[in-house]
Amino acid sequence: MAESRAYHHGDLRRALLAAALDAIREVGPGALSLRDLARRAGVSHAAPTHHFGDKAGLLTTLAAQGFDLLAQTLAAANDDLLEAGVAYVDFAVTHRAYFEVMFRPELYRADDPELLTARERAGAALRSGVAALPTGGAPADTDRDALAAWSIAHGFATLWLAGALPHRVGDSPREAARAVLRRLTT
Amino acid sequence: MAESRAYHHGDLRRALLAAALDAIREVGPGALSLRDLARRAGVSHAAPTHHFGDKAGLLTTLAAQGFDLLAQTLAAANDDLLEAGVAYVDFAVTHRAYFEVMFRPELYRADDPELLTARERAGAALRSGVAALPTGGAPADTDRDALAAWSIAHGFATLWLAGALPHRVGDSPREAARAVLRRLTT
DNA sequence: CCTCGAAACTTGTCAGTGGCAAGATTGCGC
DNA sequence: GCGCAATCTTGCCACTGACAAGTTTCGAGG
Repeated sequence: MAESRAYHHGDLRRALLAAALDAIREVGPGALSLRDLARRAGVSHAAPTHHFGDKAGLLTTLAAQGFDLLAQTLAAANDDLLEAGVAYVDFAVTHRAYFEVMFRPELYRADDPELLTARERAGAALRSGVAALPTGGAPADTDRDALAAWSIAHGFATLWLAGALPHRVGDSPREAARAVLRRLTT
Repeated sequence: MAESRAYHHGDLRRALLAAALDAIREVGPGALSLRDLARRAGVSHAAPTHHFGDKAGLLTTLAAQGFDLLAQTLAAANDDLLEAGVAYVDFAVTHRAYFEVMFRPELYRADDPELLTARERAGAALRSGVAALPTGGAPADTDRDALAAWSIAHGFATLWLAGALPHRVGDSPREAARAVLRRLTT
């Protein structure tokens, strides 16, 4: 794996981010420990500081990467609002670690420029899906419709991740989400 | 105020819960510190242990209280799904501290019996609102409709609390929520 | 009214954490 | 091959949650 040489790890920044994703999947973003990440990467406890400043710095990077990844995911479901919603939920489940960080702004620096642009990219991808919706003659309110679509997808994803949904929903987030999202798009 | 006598605070349990709600509003449930609560209540750092065992114990109590409060709130919007949704969002904003704990099961004991019954009470209140919906002749799928309604209300509330919504949504969660929720109920 | 057991609270301690400071090591531009 | 900056380490401090053991108070039963 080309790891573990003394001093100058070589790719510590990336290794720490990967370790962070693992750790977040295991214990959640709130219980993330920088020292644990350092141990996982085989470096001293203060090594992460040099690359990210502090914990919020590391999580800011993860959140920005997450928003970028989400933007790509949404763009792939080009202009099909239902599929975009399904993709949103699928993203939350598949990339749970990213998702859980992204919507916990108290854990990172929400005013970080890179993060803001990534966030805006994701928002634009969402709105473009809504704008393409057939309005059936009635005048559309894209802002409101986008907000409704975002809300229902985000709510479903959040409830799913929190384990708040009853068992009878099934174990396929994509299928369950599709059934629920259809209530909005038709 | 009947506070601050030596030993035998008299109402420490309640005082700690109140302090916890304050603290959560200030720093979030993740950053809650038992020792800080003890300081706020004017007792020693180990006093909370006696009443709640550990931090998860205290948060379990808060979560259960929160679900009870939510159940009452939803029941008050009797069988009007739109109003129930608005009430849900309003609850999240008004009782932010409760709401933020309730949907962070990793912070408390999700298998606590009292909590489970309170949670079920809230779920029943929600479904009753959905069951009362006029179906317009079509056969209803109450489970799916309830899930859709819950998702959109929960998603909007969560996004609002996370500060993820654009400014143009306005500053009244009730009005903004009503506009969005109408997209589902009509 | 008094006693004594249990409940309520305190003091002390330990391991773990984040963050800072100061030092050691290494690679890289010149 | 020299020096300097980037990278990483060691050491430290304050804070936290949890536990153990001791102290004070309450209140039930005599």
